[in-house]
Amino acid sequence: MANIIQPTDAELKILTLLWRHGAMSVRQINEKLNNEKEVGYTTTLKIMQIMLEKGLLTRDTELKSHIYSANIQETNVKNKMIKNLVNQVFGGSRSNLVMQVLGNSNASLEEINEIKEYIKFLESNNKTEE
Amino acid sequence: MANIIQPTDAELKILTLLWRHGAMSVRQINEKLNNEKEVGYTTTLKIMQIMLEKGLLTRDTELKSHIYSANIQETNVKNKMIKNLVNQVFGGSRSNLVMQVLGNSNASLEEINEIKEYIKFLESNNKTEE
DNA sequence: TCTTAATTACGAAAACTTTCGTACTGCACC
DNA sequence: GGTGCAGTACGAAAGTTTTCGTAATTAAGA
Repeated sequence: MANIIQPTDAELKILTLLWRHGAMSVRQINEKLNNEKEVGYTTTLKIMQIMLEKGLLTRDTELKSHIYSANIQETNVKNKMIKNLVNQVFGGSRSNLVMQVLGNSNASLEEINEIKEYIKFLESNNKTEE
Repeated sequence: MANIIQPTDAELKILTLLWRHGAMSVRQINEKLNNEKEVGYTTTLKIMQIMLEKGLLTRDTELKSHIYSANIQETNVKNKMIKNLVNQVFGGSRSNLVMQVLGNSNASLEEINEIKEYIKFLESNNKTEE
């Protein structure tokens, strides 16, 4: 299994857009980024070129305007980030993280119910697999 | 409520040691850091001086060797980090984060049970409060 | 008091990320 | 073919964090 690189903040924003909306040109990415905060076009271009070098993106250079795609799985990156957080401040315990999340900032009933449902689902799956 | 600063990686490691073991000198912190990865003594000192400036630490200068303490609550920092992660990659949904945590890397039965217990506890508390 | 050892203070280099200016390229249109 | 426009390539500046060298300070012991 390839070692997942932890993307930088700027990289993560770009990856998120590509995961959500699919392949895009630098221009398109830049426009979406600018909805949140103004960023120069060449800044976005540069970051994406670096990401290409690192293997985080691939691109199609058929057209004049190159089309970039994420080359790293959303799930893998998220898991890596969770793992880092858990190791950094929850002593490696995932349930500690979960309890901290649920414990404060008044988790809503809806959220709790959603999680309960999900646990039920997990449990029914486990039974059949083991 | 004061705005919690997101500590840098190096700062977080130091805070974690202080939370876990209580007040310590730079020398002691540095030794513990070196269990993981070699870091120069003055590097640790410098980081801790910066943290003092930022208000992340306090110190007692009675003795020649100053004794530092965390000046920021563990819970607050953790919550801030969770909030950042949720906003960055889980579209602001805490339950998405939780489900991702539970969903992979084979959450153990123990972990799941622990979380179920905790949810029960939360629910019994909510009922009395609302 | 002098020397030594441990510590603190501080500036600056190194490393990493983000930002942007400028030059270059290719293409469409006149 | 020349001009303008949109895009890419690339180096370097700016910003941030981490690292460390060196000087100043303090305390203890000879």
